[in-house]
Amino acid sequence: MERGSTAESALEEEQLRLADRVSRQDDPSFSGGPVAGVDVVYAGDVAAACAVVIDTASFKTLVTLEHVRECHYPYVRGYFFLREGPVVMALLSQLEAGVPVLVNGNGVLHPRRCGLASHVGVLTGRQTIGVTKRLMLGHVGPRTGDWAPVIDNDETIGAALWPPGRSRPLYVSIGHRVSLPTALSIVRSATRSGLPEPLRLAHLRARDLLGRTVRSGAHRHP
DNA sequence: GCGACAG
DNA sequence: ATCTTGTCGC
Repeated sequence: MERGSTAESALEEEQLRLADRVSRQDDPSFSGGPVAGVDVVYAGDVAAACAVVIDTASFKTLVTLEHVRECHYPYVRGYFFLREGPVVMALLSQLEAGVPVLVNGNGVLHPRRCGLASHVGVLTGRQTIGVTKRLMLGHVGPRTGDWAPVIDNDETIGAALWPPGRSRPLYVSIGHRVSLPTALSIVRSATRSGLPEPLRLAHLRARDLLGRTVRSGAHRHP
């Protein structure tokens, strides 16, 4: 996509429309239980994705879902949905309803308040939370305990969260149908050390899936 | 022009 | 994200 192209502005308008539909309130409230995470890894044009659901009481894996497809969009900052959206949507269509989903990417912590997590949240109607390792936008406000607000233009668009066993913070934001305080407690409840367990496991499983797929040649077109 | 700010 | 060996630290 070229900067200033009509395709880009059309997508920006779409993002603004979707941002209007994002719910930043708890619906329903979180009281423990299962939490899902999705991650995608690539080898050229092949995208391998995995979703893992864990029980936050026992940290045991309840469900693992896999999906492989080709991806022809490059990663463009601010338009992550174009690259990773379709494969994430395919995974979520197989996932049971009612489970909050952690997404590797931002929610409303985005120039148009519509990062990948919010985008797929609105399109699927699911509760989603954005989690990243690097800050895309805004500045980190004063820290209280294990977290600090991320602020852009006087608006709190997310939070920096320092989980146990990790020196650098994670950046958590509302995806859809969740408040920021609840998003933080969901991430905390799914994290033992470092990354949230559903995302860590989804990454491992996706890497494994990609290896199996490339070795078998199953992704090639006859 | 330079630097940076998801994966 | 991905390309890549050994290495420092909790």
